[in-house]
Amino acid sequence: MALKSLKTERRRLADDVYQQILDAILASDIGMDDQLVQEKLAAELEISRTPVREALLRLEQEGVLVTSPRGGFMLRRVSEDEAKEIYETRAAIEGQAARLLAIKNDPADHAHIRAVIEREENLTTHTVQAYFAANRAIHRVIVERCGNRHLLEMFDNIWNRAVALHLFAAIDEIDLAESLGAHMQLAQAIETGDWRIAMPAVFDHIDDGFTLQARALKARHGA
Amino acid sequence: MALKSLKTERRRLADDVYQQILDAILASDIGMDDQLVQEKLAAELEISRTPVREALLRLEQEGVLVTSPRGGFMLRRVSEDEAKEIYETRAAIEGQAARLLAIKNDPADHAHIRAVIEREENLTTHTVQAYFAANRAIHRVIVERCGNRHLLEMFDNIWNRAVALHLFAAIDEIDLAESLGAHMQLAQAIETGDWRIAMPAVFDHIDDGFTLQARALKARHGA
DNA sequence: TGCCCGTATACTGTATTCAGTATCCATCAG
DNA sequence: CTGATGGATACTGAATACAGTATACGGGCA
Repeated sequence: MALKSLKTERRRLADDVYQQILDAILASDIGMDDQLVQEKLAAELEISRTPVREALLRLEQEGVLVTSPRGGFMLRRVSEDEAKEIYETRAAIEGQAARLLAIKNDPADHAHIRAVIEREENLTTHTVQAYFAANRAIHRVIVERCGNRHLLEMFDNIWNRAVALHLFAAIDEIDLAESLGAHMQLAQAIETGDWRIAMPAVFDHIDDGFTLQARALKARHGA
Repeated sequence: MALKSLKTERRRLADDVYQQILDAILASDIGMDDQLVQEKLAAELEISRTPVREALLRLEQEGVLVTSPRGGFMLRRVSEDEAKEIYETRAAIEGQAARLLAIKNDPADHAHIRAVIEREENLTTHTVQAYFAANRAIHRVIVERCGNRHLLEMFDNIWNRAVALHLFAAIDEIDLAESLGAHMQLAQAIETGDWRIAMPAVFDHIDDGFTLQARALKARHGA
């Protein structure tokens, strides 16, 4: 007996729809003014409305979409205040992850994180999306490595909101490149093994990110 | 024209079901070994299966329920490791809330929080459930007052998981009473206006809570 | 011309129906 | 007596059908 268990873990169509919508938002296939109608999406995907509805509801529950007054769902617009809140929440999650990592102080973690940073910092394509993916990967690996699944779930949750809000789309490419290089300092802070150093390092880093963000939002608003 | 807008914000049956199930779990009407079957619940509530399904799916997505191998949903069982993870996640959220409050340093917040602590610490009924409600109320007001809605959502999310896992049911009543009195120190730490004091205070407090929890889990496991 | 009202339309929420799949049990062969 | 096998059962996921409600538009009246 050497057969692979191909347990097809209970496919649920709604999950695919969920992911596709999220991807479409990230790729800007779904813009700020588009309204998502259950019937239309169902037709497009050639499935029934039920799983589409489930996915939309979930995205609404997660704060990505809102119900439009004239029917359908739309991307939720975000004020600068709310952007700040999202960054604060990220700081909560990622700061704690850094703290836990510092306390664990496991060289294997350090090496892994460094490796990911080095890999992701070498972008081949210099688009905003590429930057975003790299940045996310780096931040995610920190939370992943701290070994707390609940924390990781929260991380994905809050980042999905940020993505959907197109929070990053407005930032200038030059700022991005500059910002991407700052991650190794984070790794160093974690490697001190002192959470009183690691945690504030994350706070500061995310704060810098927010400053960029706020500037971008203002610029766009001014335009 | 002075008519109150009684806009009945789009009732959704699934939301009611969601809340009812959660309440039933908290009240131990739904126990560890019960399996929740869509059809049965729908019959009980005298509605169709669709909204029931939606509620169950949402509870699964939030980590409260799992699909049972022999069909239906069940409460998710939690290992001690996972209990630790939940407490760590709480620390992330509530620690950040305390930090933000310390930085804001608004006397109105301080007064409000003190008031809630004083009110909730005076339990009239000394059941485990009463303790739980009071404890939750106190912790929640801290997050509420920091003014970050996303953080508050995360708070509710993680506490719902804990509730559903009956994480608190096992703790001894005596420990609870002792633990409940410790909250005013938290308020004091926040009122220093120094987040380097407020945040660790929360960490320690939650750590103490986990110690109680771990002891209770062990005792139960031993029994 | 501007406002109000009725009707049409569009979209959602809920119910019902259909189909597939995994588990459990009873029966039969070794 | 044990283990496999076939079928019944139970439950879910998806599709379809139904009904209600809010918005938008166009016509009538001041």
